[in-house]
Amino acid sequence: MIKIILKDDSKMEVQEGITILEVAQKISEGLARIAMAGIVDGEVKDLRYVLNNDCKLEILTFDEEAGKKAYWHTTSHIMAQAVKRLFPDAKIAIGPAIDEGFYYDFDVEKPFTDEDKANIEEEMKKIIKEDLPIERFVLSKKEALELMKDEPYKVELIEELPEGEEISFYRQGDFTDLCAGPHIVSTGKIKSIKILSSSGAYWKGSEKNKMLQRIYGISFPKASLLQEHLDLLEEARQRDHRKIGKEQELFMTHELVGSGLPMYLPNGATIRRILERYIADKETALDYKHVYTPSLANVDLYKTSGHWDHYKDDMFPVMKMENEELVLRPMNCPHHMLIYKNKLHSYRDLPIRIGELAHDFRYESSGSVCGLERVREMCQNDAHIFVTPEQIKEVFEEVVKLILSVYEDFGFNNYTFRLSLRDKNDKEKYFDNDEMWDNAEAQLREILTELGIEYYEAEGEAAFYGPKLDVQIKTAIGHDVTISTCQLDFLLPQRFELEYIGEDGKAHRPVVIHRAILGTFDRFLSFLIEEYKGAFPLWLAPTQVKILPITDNQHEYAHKLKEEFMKKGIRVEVDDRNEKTGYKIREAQLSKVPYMLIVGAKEVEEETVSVRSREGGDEGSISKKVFIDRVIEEIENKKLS
RNA sequence: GCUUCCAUAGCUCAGUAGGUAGAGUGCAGCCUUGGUAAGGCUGAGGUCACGGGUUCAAUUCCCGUUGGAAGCCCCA
Repeated sequence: MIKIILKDDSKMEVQEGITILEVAQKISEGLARIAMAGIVDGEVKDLRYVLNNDCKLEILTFDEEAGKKAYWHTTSHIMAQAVKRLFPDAKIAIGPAIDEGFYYDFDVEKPFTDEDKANIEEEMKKIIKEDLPIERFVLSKKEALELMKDEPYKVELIEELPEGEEISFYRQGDFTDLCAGPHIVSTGKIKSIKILSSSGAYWKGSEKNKMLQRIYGISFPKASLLQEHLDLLEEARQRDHRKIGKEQELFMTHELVGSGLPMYLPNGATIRRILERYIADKETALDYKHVYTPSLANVDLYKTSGHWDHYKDDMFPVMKMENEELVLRPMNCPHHMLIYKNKLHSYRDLPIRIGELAHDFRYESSGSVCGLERVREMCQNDAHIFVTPEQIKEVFEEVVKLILSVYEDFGFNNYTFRLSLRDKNDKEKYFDNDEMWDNAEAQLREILTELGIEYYEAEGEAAFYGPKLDVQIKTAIGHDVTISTCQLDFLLPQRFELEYIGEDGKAHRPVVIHRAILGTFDRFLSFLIEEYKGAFPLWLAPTQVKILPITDNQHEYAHKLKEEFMKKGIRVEVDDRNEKTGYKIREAQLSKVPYMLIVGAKEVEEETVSVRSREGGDEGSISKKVFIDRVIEEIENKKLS
């Protein structure tokens, strides 16, 4: 027998195994704030979670977003309840469900220790065992303020709510929380919980506010699901680019060089060079013209561009020289504006595509630098495209297609398009000209719709000069970061008084499209490492072929092969150490070399190689020519493994 | 930058309740010449991140600096 709690807090009972339609009927009659159900073969097996506040029928499983959120949100209340029991002086702030789990923020005297967290987890388990029913009730604003008078953060939240509306609360035993819901029926429905971590977090996400203590946790209806989740987290840690970067000698850092300043080792540098050539060639084929511009610039350049006002906190401090002030550039847009301005352009010349692999410097806060993902000196795959207003659409489309074709070459699937818009209320951060912004944003939406690209919108993520289309990915450790970006800019052409001569013989102002396909080579490599888990496809692998002679007698042959391969542009190494073949194979396999060539007396005799591939294992002996042709063909086609 | 935590051999980590340290792996030498995921022996390697303080004595306790981790803030 399963109880369903109705909106008036009465309960109805249904038999396990009734059909969805029957449940729907009962619910619609009773206007329940229902329900989450386990459904097997069309029959309701377990109505586990009360969900909906506004009387709509929804039958969900834990796999569905809303069900998870309700489950985790309820667990966050249990955590708050546990904290209040153990730390009666703690003030509670907010405790939402997030993409993976939940957190709750507390204002406490001292940050939580590991021991505290263990105790909280134990107390949570007790609360679950108590199987407290969760009840919803509503109050007027006045009553709500009275009820929460000892919780200053709740008072602040209640005061922000509109006058005259009912304010909902949820109560479970000795704990009541201001909450819009939804929640599940009782604490006993939570099965497996785990406190994951804790850290400081600013109240309302503003560094101007007090730092509270946030505890993250997660819960599942089955212990095996929790274990699966923890295994996934562990798997993600295994492909962290910082870990693989060290193991495969891709890059290193040194405290004498400084934080956020990685050094590329030969293996990482090889991959980076391939990426540079790859994208530059692709751009050249689209009529991009590449330039070199200096990393140091007079600070007046950025005052002219407007960057100085919006960006100076993120720049390294000014270097005062004899009678000029120099800065390390945080971006190279202004340089490209000046290159455009170097001569007079006709509308016939447009679009003009100026590209550069440009080193830029940003003073990232010490807490946010991360391997190759966030660095203080980066190399951008940057370009600025100067277009007439009429060309915006076609050029934007060209850029989006380039992005998609590049992603196809790399075999990427897990990315999303984000339309990054300004925060209309933030006149500080964004260039203040509503008409320009509205126009640019409308144009971008139109283009995206026309291209049939799925995207989501994010306010407050634009550049100071205009809206952008960003490609977002999730890193191994869950950071949401931008890889590619394409931005529409009406401001810099104005700042630099850019012009072209139109068909009418008069001067017109071009529009600038900023774009970075690989974003920065640094972040892109960090993404590649995690995407491939260190097993780079052949065309990117630092060592493509490793030759493993079985005994000393094959060293000469092995080295001759190496030379031959090198002449063909294949990246090859010989492992001529005094070790057994099995040992060498194991090591080469663990270092993710795409091809191993085992050569013994037989191969020397027959001028063949015994091929072992990373994915396929032992493939037997073939002539060296056949192997070389195959490798070259796979490199040229950028074969993905 | 903020909150918390961390720093021991090239790497991954033990350890010292305050008396200057160990394993595995890697590296070097020797034996072994072995056919598709770890052969054996021997050896070298550490100012226990750096700078102060407390102490008879600090790698260990305290403070600071640098670097690192998680999250917050911020961003390619």
